[in-house]
Amino acid sequence: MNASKPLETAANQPPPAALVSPSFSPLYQQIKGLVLQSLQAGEWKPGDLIPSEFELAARYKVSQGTVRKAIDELAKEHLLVRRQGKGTFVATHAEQQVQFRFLKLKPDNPGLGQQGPAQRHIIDCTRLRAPPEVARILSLRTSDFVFQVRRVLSFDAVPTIFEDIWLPGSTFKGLTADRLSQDTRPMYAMFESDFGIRMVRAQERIRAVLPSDEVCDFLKVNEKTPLLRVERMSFTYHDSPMEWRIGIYRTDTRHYLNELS
Amino acid sequence: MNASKPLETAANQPPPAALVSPSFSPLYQQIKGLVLQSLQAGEWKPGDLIPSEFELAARYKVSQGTVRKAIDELAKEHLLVRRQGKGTFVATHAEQQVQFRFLKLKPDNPGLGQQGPAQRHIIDCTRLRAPPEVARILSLRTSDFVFQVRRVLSFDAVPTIFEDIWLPGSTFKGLTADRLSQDTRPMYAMFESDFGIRMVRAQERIRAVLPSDEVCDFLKVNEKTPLLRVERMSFTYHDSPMEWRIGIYRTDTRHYLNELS
DNA sequence: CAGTGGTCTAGACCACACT
DNA sequence: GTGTGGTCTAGACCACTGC
Repeated sequence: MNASKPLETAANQPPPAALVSPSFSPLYQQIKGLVLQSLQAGEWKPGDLIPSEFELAARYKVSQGTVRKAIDELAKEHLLVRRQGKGTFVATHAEQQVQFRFLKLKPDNPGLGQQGPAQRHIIDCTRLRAPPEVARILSLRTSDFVFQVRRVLSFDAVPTIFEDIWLPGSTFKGLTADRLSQDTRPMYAMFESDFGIRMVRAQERIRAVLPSDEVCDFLKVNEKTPLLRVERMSFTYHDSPMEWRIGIYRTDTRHYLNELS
Repeated sequence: MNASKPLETAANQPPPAALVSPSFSPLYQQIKGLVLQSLQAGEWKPGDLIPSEFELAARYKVSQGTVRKAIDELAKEHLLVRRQGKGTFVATHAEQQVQFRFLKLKPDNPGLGQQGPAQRHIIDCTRLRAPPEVARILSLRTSDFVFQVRRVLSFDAVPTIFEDIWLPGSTFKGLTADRLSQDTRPMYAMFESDFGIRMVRAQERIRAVLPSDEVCDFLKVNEKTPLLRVERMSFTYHDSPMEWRIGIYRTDTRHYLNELS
């Protein structure tokens, strides 16, 4: 069986006509797409148990092995989490295990100051029309509203990270400084439960900079202290840009750790 | 069949006795280990075609699917490269495609200054006894010799990266500044062909720093220019540390790019 | 055309978690 | 024990490469 087989799904989706010869899409990729659709549509929410491999195989009229390969890929992309004996779950940023998946700043000496939860201080949360640069980056119009959140993260009471975060106003309706301050969970965990937005992938561009006066103040450093400027684009399902974030990191007792393979 | 089945290999390796119950190693992991051994032993060298999946299945007395899964993992770790219709090859740093796999500094504007081959200038290449820190990091004794290579990389004639590289003397016997200068290939490609060392994995720790006088001179920047300090540990097969490298990067027209997933 | 990797299936059995 | 994911097998067929 190949791509020319009409995939009779629960939703009875006709296959794209152009799949026959020039572009060829393996069955498991098509299954992967369907599972992704269900994830995006919220049929299964972060933390949920999804149907077993055999159930999905029956639903999509393919063998269990094919479903397995689709789920394998989604698990490697951290969209799903497999647990032997229990089932397969929708990944979430709320788990202790993956709490800081996107935060690569690690203590130089892991023995002492723990990677424990940082203290968070929200500076402000403003709703405004998207500045041109923000609009371009988030694929919005300049007439659209956005939220700008600024905050400081401290480790062991040392202010270490200043962040300037931009979010689309339409999907984060109702976001306020109060809500951000009072919620004790990681920010991305709140995004999942309160706004149905799950950050799936991100890209960081890093440079060395000197601090602005404002940053000097927030991080308690002088204007000659070199700092890391980490610009992060975060994406949700289907590579939709959902967040733009500028982080300014102190690196005197911590460093940005990256694994190359 | 499980881990208790003695794996009768070409080399007739007895299985570790402790594999029976407490630790359980799937067959394909054992196959992966055997293939890795062959890679490390140099039975197949970088660029070589390795035996087909069916041949390996016959050699190791397992099914093709099991070999396939082992090779799948090695391919995902970039140790092997699969080419449909041709076969599976030992990965190499000499290919155009993966030339700069470990260099994450990208131009801000990819349209103009190409990611083309950087101009390289070797400052010096010295053989000396390992300083304590270097010895510790490379798992050597302070009585062991090491090579220290210093060089500058320029893009479009702009000096951009200063590197201070430390290598174990015993495995890089005969390394000289001349050889490094005259070889036009990437450094890691030369390591493969001339010293049989393939860098497989690396880890980078990044901070922001101000330049030393020496670096000011090499990179033509003033002492107030913030720079990226990228400390890289490179490993060969079986996670043996093989290189310690301090890179100082200018980030005024380029940035360090990192994908998070 | 033959040979290689890539996909898909069906069925068996193992390891793990829960009840 | 039952149900889940995890491993392994054997065989079929497809897609790509090069002779």
